[in-house]
Amino acid sequence: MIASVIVDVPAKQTDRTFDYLIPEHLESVVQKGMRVVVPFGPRKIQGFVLDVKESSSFDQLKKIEEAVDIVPVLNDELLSLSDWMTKETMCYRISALQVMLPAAMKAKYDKVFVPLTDLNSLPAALQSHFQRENPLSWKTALTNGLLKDLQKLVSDGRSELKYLVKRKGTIKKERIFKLAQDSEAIIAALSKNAERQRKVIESLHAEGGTMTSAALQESSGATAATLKALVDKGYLLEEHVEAYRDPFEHREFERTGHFQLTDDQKQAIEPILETVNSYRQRTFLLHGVTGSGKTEIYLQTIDQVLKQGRQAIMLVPEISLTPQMVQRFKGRFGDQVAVMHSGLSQGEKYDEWRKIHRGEVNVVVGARSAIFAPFEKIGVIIIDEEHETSYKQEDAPRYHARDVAIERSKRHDCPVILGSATPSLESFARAQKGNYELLKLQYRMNQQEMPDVQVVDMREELREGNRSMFSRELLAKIEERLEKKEQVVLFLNRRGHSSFIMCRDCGTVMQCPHCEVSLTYHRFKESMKCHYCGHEEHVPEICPECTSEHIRYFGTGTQKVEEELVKLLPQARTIRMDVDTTSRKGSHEKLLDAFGRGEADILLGTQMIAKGLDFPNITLVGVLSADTMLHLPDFRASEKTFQLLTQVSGRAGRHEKPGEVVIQTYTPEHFSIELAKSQNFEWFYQKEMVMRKMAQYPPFYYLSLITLSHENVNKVAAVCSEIAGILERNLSVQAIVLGPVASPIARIQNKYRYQCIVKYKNEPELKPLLKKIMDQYATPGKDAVTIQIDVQPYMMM
DNA sequence: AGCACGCCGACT
DNA sequence: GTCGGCGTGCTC
Repeated sequence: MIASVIVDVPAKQTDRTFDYLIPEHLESVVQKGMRVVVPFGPRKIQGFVLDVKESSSFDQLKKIEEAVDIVPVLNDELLSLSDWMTKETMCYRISALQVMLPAAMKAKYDKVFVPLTDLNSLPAALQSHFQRENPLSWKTALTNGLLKDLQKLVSDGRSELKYLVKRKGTIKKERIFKLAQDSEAIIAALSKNAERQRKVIESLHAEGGTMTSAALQESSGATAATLKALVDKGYLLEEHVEAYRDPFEHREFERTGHFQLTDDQKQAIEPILETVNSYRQRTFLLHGVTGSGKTEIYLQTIDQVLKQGRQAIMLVPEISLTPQMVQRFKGRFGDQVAVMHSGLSQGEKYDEWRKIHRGEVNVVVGARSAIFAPFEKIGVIIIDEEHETSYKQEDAPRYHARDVAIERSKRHDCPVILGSATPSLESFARAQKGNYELLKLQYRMNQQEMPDVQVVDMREELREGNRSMFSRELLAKIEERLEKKEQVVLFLNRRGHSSFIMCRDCGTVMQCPHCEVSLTYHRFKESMKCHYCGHEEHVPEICPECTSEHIRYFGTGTQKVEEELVKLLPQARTIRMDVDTTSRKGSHEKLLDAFGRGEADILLGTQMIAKGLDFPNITLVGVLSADTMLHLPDFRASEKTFQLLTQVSGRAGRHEKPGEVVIQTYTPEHFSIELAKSQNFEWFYQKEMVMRKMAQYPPFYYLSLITLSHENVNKVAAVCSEIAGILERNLSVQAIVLGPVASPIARIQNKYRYQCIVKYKNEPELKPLLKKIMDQYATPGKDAVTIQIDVQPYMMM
């Protein structure tokens, strides 16, 4: 039998299957969807079996080296989905396959030198190295300058270069102990003063005869030595079993039941349940204001799906995968839920994946990549906060989880629910056209009022001499809450201008020497860092341009706001949440918990606090500068601003106490700020659609972005205009080609970047044309420009 | 992506 | 005459 294998080499020339003989001892093992190790040229690499067949048109087949899996890791549906994704996003097949599995399952490679002769016959230098490390890794050989000598050994047959495929995903093993005999018999046999040992036996007996090593030691107070003594005497049996790393160990989830749905909710859930019950594909857009109870609709839909013996995928944006959200799902569905998000370690993610793969759970709650959960019978796919841009993967394969969800739902005959208080224009337009079915939740639960939103014009503040980043109004309201012992959330949108460093005399902004971006200030090291290439240097004492000593940090980082808060309101207890304070695992949760317990009055943070946060005592939300993202070079700037302001405002007054929101801005007249104030999505939608139509942007036009990069500016520019020419000539007159222009970030890691944007409505020839362009320009060569194509881009930097 | 093969310049 | 630079092409 012969296997068609996609090898682990993301390159144009290897983007096809290679055939391998299945050796006899693996005939009954190897199936499609499994990973195998195959010889490829002189090395050994991992690959995915796409097909098993009788014959091959190639007649010098090599044999599969070994099988990595004993059951397929990708089922037929996921294999065909990877094919779809390869075509849709124009990525390599291997990238599409790889992205479906947790990172821990990606192979690692190593090369080692194995001596084939007596070590004593080797030169002294090599001898000593081999004595320290045998086999000797390529890496140590390289760092110690031994490569030349070793390669000589290889060529005269005294050593061999071996290629290894290593697995990262380790399965956690746990030691368990069992009673080997009846507990009373053992106790009788123990010597009278073996107090510890007797306790061990009693503990085990009380727990039914089997316990993990950790639990046994804890309950009996025994040490590993005691246990070993008992094993040696034959009273205990020691075994190793597979175990899961449990990220929620030691946490109790209170089980909760259904809530009674409001009339509004009942009306919305009915068509969804009808679709679930009739096993049909349909996409719903659930548009519900913040606090209208979308989650309860998700939960009851999932419940119905589980009753049918099917499974559910629920996607939430990375940043809102909060403990509160997990709590709600674990509370309702208990250990039927797997959770997948970036806060987990590689091993933990692997364990969660295995639970799904083995069918031990029926619900997965996770970020973008959870859309590839290896379920067999999906009954519903839910995408919460549908408008979030984190559902689009920014590197290859550049897929959008929403598109993948719809594609999977077609293969499973099940509904997709897209939920949001502020749907993306694309989705809402599709709902208007009838491609999606629009469901509305117009009322907040418990008849809460929408929070009262005030917009403060910061220009006015400045004119009246207030140079602080807090308007007098906001400050007064914060003080009021402090008095009443209520809580405040302050939101700072730092994107756009993070804290850059500038000379106040000549205006020079410190820039990365390799990238066309300004460096950001990191206080703990007194250093400046580049976001894009990682370049780091000390903050200069004097300006490199004019030697002035007046160097200042600009932009309002959360740290700066915190410092000002301390000055203005020394009595307030503040928790700051940003990348600096939440980078450690679990710290996000700890900070939120602390705030929930009322250990602080003010929660100050960036993006990450915009969502999910739901504490009863929050009665004031302040947005310090609403317009920082409004001026980004992005046609979605207004949409993002509106969404963000609406989301943030929704954090206030979700419970009995009424909420208030203060939005500070320098452009109060901008419609996305005005309409966020009244939380009027539909008006915003109408207005923004007019703008998009005029500017010929989505949802009226589709976009494709082609980005080229190379060290030589002239060369990128030339190739880019060549490509623009090809596009112009081959597309219909309705298509619009923008560019070539320099990318908004014109240089990254010393490579200049140019781009072209194609706007189009119906261009069946575009995909094949882009594919051709890819093939032509992705041809490797010393001086080749790098080409990148993003179909339906979200980031155009 | 690696890696081998092969063709030209700078040395023993 | 050989060593080694990197451009070219192949990997079942």
